[in-house]
Amino acid sequence: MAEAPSRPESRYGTRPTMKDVAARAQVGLKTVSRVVNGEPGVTADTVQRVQEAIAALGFRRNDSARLLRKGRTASIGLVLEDLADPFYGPMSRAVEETARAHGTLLIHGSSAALPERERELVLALCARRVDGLIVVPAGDDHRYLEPEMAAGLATVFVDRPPGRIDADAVLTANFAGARAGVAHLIAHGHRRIAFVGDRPGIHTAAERLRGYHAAMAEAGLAVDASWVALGPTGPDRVGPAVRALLEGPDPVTALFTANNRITVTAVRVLAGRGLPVALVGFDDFELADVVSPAVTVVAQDAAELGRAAARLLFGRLEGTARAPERLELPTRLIVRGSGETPPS
Amino acid sequence: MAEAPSRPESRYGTRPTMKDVAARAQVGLKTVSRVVNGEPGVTADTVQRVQEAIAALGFRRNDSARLLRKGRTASIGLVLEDLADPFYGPMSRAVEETARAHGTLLIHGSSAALPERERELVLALCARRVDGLIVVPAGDDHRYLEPEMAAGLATVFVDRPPGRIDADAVLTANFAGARAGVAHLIAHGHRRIAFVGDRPGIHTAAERLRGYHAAMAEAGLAVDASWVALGPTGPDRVGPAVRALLEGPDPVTALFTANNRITVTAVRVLAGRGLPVALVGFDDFELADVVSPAVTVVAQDAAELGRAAARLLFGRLEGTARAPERLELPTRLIVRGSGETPPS
DNA sequence: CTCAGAATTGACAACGTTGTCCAGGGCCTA
DNA sequence: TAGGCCCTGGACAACGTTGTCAATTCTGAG
Repeated sequence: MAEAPSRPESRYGTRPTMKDVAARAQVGLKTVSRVVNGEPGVTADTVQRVQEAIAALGFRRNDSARLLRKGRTASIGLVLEDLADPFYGPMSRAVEETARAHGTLLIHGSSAALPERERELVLALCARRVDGLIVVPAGDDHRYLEPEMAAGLATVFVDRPPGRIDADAVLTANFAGARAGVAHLIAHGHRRIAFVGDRPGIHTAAERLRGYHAAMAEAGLAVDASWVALGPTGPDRVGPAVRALLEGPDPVTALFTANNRITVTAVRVLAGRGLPVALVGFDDFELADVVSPAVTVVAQDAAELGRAAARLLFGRLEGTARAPERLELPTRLIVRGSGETPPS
Repeated sequence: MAEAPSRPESRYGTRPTMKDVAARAQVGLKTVSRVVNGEPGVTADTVQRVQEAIAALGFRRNDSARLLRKGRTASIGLVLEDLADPFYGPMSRAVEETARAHGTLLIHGSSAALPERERELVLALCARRVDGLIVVPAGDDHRYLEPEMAAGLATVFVDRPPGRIDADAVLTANFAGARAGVAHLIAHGHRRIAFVGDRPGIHTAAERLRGYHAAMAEAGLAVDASWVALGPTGPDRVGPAVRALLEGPDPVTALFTANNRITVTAVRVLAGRGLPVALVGFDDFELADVVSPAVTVVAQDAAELGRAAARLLFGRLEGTARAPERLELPTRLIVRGSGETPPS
């Protein structure tokens, strides 16, 4: 009876291993390892023999095995809501850039804003033993990460704070930014200002709404409940909501739209109407300067959000333990025209 | 002398292993493995003991080790130019979605359009033994992948064909799309039509240019060399180039812009001028319908590009060997106004 | 020519998991 | 009660690499 070696069916045919190289070069396994890693203590002659064998066999070191032995994976995980959202592009890019500088690969996952999927993805990444994790939270309870972090997993939350655990976080000054944006509208004479925002369960949405209320209160303006429209950010909801705000018996004269998707839908609706309505949006977006009127926005720096998070993460990976840190990045009001339209 | 075990400094503290769980549950190592993987042949009693130990220690299976043993990594690599480019967002998203459906993680890398970096990234992914690879090529010589593919690495190229090797590819009908776009301008009475494009070394750019020439030739129109402006797609180059086309003694009456970045810059330039100039752009972009006039575009479906590539990749991973395939996805002319402006 | 010391090399275990296979115990049947 | 079978559980090797350490060879000085 022939013996049946326990080689499981492999994805990648049969790739040569160091053992194969060693056999071919008539050399010990460890010597091959030394050559591959450029370690000293191998004669030029041996190096050449090994390198010839490597070339002949088309050997490439298996980093998965290597990193298992080394006890780290040289990879970090990034979990966000949706890669297709233009807000996350520059953020991912910045994280990736920093990772690259640290010789680290980036594993990517989109939660589609579903807490369950966020959890699933994060735990899958933990199982892979990523060295660190950057998360844009979808859920509001991250206690499931406690054992992982206790075991040494570095984690940084971005854009929204972690829920029910203490951890590093990099946030935008949502409250202050929204307040400034609304105050800008007030300064240009508006009194009846609507707030079109995301579901209030989302931290950023709640903070921006708080900023709106603060600005109104500071100006001594009462807020009519009908001026605040919260809900999903798809055009299906936002389009009708904006139209309703403008078509009532006593319409608002200005809109504060609380994120880029909402702003873009509002711009579409406004473009289809004659009357000029003032508009300030949270988040900058491409072509904000080209539509007419150009859109005044409270801009946040998505790339800097990613860079800061990555910096924090690698700091934690390289340094010693320290207390969780919370960074808040300022926003920038970009005046372009739509926010300076006087009330009609 | 105390013995010094060869435990390398680990990234993640000391996480419990199956061995630890086995010790605590007073059970063999393999039994723990069976419980963790839900394999049959373990009494309910033993299962419970093991599960208690798992919970008590906060054990989580190390998938890196698992996959090393299994001979696959359940991950695929995606290398593209720049995650921050809005064109790649939907594409990545589609790839990720498909990967998710196959229980596979996505490792991401941006080449920044540098062939050297593409190679570096791709080879790093090969060293990790990703099961498959989706590449938007930056370079034009991919022979370095030959040994990898011979060893069984599934590879699919997207958006641009591979260079000097034979492999799966999913492309857009660049030639046909550009020809249709330019023909559209010709049908609306234009004779002096400029082409503003990317560096001609890039396959998509060359194909679109070829489409432009074909449409002009089919209409019996001669092309003045000064109408063709090729180069980097940054605003620094494109802005002046567009202005030059419109300000000569004998200016063009229409522009065909060969990708989204160029189109957006052109829109900016045109927005700053009185004269209406016809414009058709390759690639759709957000707010193309809102700027004025709304921009007529030759749209390609980035998400479908990603989906098709992922489908091809997983087909290859699951199926038997087959000859490399080349898919070409059609474009769609979206008429919005800017392309129907008559010549002035 | 001999021997110390340095340089080179390789055998072996370990990283954390899974596949193979065998041992032991319980149960049923004859 | 003996024999056979099934069920459960565990020992061991293997995945492909690196760390440790001992064995071997080489060098040069005395």
